[in-house]
Amino acid sequence: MGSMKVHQLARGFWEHEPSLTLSCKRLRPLAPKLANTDHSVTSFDLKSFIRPDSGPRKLASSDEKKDSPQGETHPGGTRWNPTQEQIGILEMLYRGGMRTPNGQQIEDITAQLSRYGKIEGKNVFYWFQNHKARERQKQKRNSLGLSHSPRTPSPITIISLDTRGEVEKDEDSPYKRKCRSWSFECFELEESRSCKEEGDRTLELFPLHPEGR
Amino acid sequence: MGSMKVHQLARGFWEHEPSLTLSCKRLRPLAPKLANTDHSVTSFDLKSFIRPDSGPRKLASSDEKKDSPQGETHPGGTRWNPTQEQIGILEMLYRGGMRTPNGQQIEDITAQLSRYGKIEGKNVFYWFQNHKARERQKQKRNSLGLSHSPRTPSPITIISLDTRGEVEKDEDSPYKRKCRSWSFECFELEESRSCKEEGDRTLELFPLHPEGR
DNA sequence: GCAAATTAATGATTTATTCAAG
DNA sequence: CTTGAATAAATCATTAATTTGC
Repeated sequence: MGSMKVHQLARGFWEHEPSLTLSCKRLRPLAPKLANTDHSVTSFDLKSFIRPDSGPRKLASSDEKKDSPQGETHPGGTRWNPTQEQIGILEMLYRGGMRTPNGQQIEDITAQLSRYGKIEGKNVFYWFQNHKARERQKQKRNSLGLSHSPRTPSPITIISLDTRGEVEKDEDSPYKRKCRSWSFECFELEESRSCKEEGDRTLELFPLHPEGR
Repeated sequence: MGSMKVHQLARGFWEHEPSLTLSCKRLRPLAPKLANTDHSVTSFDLKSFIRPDSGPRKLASSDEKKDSPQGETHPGGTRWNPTQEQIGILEMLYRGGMRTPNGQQIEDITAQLSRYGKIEGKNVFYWFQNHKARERQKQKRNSLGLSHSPRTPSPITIISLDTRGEVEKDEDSPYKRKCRSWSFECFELEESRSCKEEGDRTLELFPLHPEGR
C-alpha cells in the first residue's frame, strides 16, 4: 500500500508557476476551422476550468450563412450523417470480424471513408460501438421470442474475406485489452443549438414533443 | 428538402461475396426492411484493415523512441503513474467542481501536469472518470453501511475532502451533453501481454508519446 | 401533393462494470 | 487493495422516414 497522499501540496502550485508556457500544440491540421482568437493563455487560471460553461456562445454570426446546401457530405457541423458507401464499408468490416478497431485502424478507415463524405475518427469509433451493441441487443431480443437454437446460433456463416491472417473472430469476446491510443484535440466543438440553458424551452419550434421517455 | 442522394459508383467490389447479402440497414431507418442492395465502393482494400493485430510490431520506429530512462516518472511502465503534484492538482480541480473536462480543458490540464511528469490527455480523462465514479460508489457505500465496522484500513485521510458539503449535489451528475472533440492518434499502442499463449511478443518498446506524425 | 407531427433509427455521451498493473 | 485503463450498457439528442391532415 503506502499510497500516502499529501494533497496539500497541491496548494500553491499555480503560484509557483506564474508564467506558464501552455504551448497548445496545435495538433494536426485536422480542423482548421474555428479561427479561435488567440487563446494564448499565459497563466493557468483555475477558475477558467471550473466554469468552462457559458462559453463564448458563438455570438456574432451576423453572417447569416444559413449553411451551404452542402448536399450531404458536410452538414455543417451537427452530427455525422453517413453515406451509403460509408455504411457499406463499415458493415463489411464489421461482418469481416472487426469489432473494436484500434487507433491505427480507425485512422485508416477514416481516411478511406473520407473519400465518400466528411467523417472523423470518432465517428468510426462510435459506429462500431453502437453497431456492436445494437446487433447484440437485437440478437438477444430475437433469441427471446424465437425458438432457441442451442448451438451454432450464428446465421452468419462465413466471411471469405481472405485475410491472410486470421480475423480473430470473437463474436462476443468480453473485455479484451486492446490499447487504443488517442488524444484530444485542441479545439472544442461548437455545440449547435442544444438547449443547454436551463429553463427557457423554446416551444415555438417544437410545440408538443411527447418525448416518449 | 428530401435530398436523396443515391450514389452509384463502380460496384463490383462486394459482388464476389459468396453468400452474404450485405444488407444496408441504413437505407431506410424506418419501415422497409429490405431495400435495394446497392452499395458501391470503388476500391477499398479490406484486407489491410482486418489485420488481426497479430503483431503490432514496432517496426520503423525501432529505436529513437526508446530512449529508455525517460527522465522521471515512468520507469518504462505501461500505464500512467501519477506524481503527487499531478494528483494534487487533479483533486484540486475535482473539488473545484470539475467533472468532465472537455477537449480544450484536458489539453490545458495535460499541458500543465506534464511539467511534473509524463502524462497524456487520456490519463486526465480517465482520471476524472474514475475519480468521479469511485467517489460516488464510496459515497454510496458509506451511506448504506453506515454502521458497518469495516476494517477499512485507515483511509489516509490526510486531506479532508469535505464530503459533499460544498460540492454541488446531484446537479452535475445526470447526463450532460458536452461536446468534447477528440481524435485518435496515428500510432497504435502495443497490446499488453495477457495472451496466455506467450507467443514471444516484442513488448519492450512503446511508441508512446504525443508526437505522432 | 406538400408540410407539420410522429415515430423509428442511430449518432454521440455518460455511467457502470470489469480487467489488470503495481 | 488501490487504481489506471478499457469496454459494455444506458440514455440523451438529432436526423430522417413515415404518417397524417389539409
